[in-house]
Amino acid sequence: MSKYKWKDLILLTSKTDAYSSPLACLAHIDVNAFFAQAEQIRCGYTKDDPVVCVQWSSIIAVSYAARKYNIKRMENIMEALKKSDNKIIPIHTAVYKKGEDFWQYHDGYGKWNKDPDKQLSPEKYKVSLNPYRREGRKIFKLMKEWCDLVEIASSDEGFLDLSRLVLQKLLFDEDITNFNDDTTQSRTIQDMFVNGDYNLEDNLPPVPKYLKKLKYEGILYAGDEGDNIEDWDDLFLCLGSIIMSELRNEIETTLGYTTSCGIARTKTVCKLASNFKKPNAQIIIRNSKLELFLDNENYEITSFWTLGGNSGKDIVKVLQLPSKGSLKYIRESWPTSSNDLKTYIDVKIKETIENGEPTDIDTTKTAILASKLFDLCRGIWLTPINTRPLVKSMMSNKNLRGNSCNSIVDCIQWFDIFSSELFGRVEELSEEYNKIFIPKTVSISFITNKSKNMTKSTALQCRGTKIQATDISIATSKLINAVYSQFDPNDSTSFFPLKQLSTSISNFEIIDNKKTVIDMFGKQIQKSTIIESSSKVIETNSDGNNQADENTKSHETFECDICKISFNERKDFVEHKDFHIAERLSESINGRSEDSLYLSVGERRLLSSSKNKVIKKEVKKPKKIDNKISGSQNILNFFKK
DNA sequence: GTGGATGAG
DNA sequence: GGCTCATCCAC
Repeated sequence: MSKYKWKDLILLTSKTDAYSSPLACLAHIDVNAFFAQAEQIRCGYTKDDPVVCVQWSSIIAVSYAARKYNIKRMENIMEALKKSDNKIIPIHTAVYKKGEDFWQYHDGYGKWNKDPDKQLSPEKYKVSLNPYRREGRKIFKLMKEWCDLVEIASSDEGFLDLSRLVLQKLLFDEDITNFNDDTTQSRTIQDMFVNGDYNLEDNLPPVPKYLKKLKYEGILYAGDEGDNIEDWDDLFLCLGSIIMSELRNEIETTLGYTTSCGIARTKTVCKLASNFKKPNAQIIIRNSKLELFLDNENYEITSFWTLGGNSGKDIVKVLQLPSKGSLKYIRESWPTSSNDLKTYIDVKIKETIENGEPTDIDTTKTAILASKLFDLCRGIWLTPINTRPLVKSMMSNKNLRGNSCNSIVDCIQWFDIFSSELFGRVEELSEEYNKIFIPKTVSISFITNKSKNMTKSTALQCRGTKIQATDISIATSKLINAVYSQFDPNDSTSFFPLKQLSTSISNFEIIDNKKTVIDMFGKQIQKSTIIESSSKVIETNSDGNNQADENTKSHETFECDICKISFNERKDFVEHKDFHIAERLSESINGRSEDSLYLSVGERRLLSSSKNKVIKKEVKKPKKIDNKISGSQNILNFFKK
């Protein structure tokens, strides 16, 4: 007879509570050296090519092939190249260029490029992690197709609750049910479950012999020669390992990523386990081997999630835990319940405070802490798997160096980048949740030359039914201008150059379902959901305007979405953008004019004295490609006017 | 309401 | 050690 009961098994069917069943089967999956793998795949290298992902002059991710040269995260790329005899392959992250509002890869560019124009200085660029978020989403999409409960822990790690999957596999998978060659087993657990022929408090039948022959996929921690499936918890972990092996295999074959995975009853153990062997491995920790795993692999209380920092150190210090073997120590010192541990904690906190030493432990929550420590060191601390909470805020930030932000125009150029990044991420969210996200608040924060931290926020009014990049951009430009105008004009160095600048949006209004909104507002919304981000590289399509392109290969042009003018050369396009910046700057200082290009239809109507004028502006047609704004129309000239 | 601390990668 | 990002809470 099993030591588990039917209620433990039935609990697995609950998405919200399965984690608390002793039969739960969870997994943590982690993409190996994610950023490096993403670049390796994007650039068409193999897993054996020693790719590293670089940000400015630091290596931020090291592929496993590159680790053979003893390269570590955070190393300087120039030193690493030297150390590896130029064997490693550096690839810089995508970047936004100051003054542009789209990110791009500049492959081959970086600190190591001999051409000074191709070194990607932090003064002119901002790193974009966008490509990694996009890749991460693809991976999670696959996981979610398999598993009904996935917690996205970061852009490359997630927790999965496999409980329903393993139960389903046990009950309905023909590979498993047909595996039964044991005719002496008259009533299978499958029959009993389907017929509801059980009492919740009854113990489960023993695991039938044929199921005990199943093989785990991956590394079974402390696996025996013989009996590795003793009870139902083992069987479920075994089925979970088969599922994860298939899922990871699909991730690798369809997307190219190798992953590491930990399979166990609780999230904390899964997390430790996925880190156990890298790359490209999975490990299963049976409930009967939990303490062995925690002790033999020299984990400490500070190894657990959220206890890796000061709070963990604080606990070790106050409770006077040994620096080695803290888990075993706690387990053996308080073998039966957490009550005595709570009493001990209370005493120790009191002593510590009396000695005049500070502690951050909350004295009102020592019972919870005691129970958490008691369970953690046994590998049975239960935490639910939550789908990711809806975002509360989003920030785009830049640490500025030197004179890279020395004027309001500079600010606006960085703000354009922030806005476009945030806008893109709101769109991604929208896609991920199939909801509409409307930030109601926008705030800027910055550090002045005199190291003064400042923030200013305002309500974000968006024009139209959906947030646009220009909404954020204009609002932030106004904010910085408002603050700047209050500064002492006689002391120009107190403000510029700024040391840091960021935009953040928050206070999201979330509209549940796109369909509902379409119903509410009619077709207009549908249109607005496919409007593309402010201006970006477009492929010319062969419509009437571009007949010349029909014969040749379609080629890149740059279109300004504000006035619909296209450019063949990036240089001209950038110059044209400068013109808009100056124009917007002027507007934020002097107020908008009725013929401003940055107005919505409604605003224009409000400001306009004659309706005809409005219509005239509205129908302004895109001009032909060779109709460029003349090069003289740059910022300086604008101010001369 | 938020600056600063915190934790993670 | 650099840099990025979200959350939380004492002030």
